[in-house]
Amino acid sequence: MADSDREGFFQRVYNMVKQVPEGMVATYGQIARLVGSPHRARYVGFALHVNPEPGAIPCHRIVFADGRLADGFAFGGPDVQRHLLEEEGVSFLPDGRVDLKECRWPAGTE
DNA sequence: CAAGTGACAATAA
DNA sequence: TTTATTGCCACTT
Repeated sequence: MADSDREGFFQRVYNMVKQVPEGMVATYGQIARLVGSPHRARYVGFALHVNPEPGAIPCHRIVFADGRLADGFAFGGPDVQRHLLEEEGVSFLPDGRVDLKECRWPAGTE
């Protein structure tokens, strides 16, 4: 496994996203920060865009820093993504945003 | 080798 | 408050 993270920044992002439990969401910036650099947020999303392991990589659990869903992609529409998150138990605000204050995965200590 | 690109984030107006 | 612009850094061509 140590060899796996040598594949690149992408593999590292995938590894993080896979660790996100159901019913929780992580932000691009948060993932970027966890992998070691807070400024690679753009590339975090790009990693999911490649999505080499569909099903194993819950892209729908990754949202904007505001809790907003991806506006231009969202594998079918933010509408679908919201549905998937609700299915997992993620809370949503009336604004259409994820309840980051409750469902944010890197909950403080991590 | 150099330039371009990209599911964002933060700051300015 | 929302919209526009800039910066960021790995990866592609």
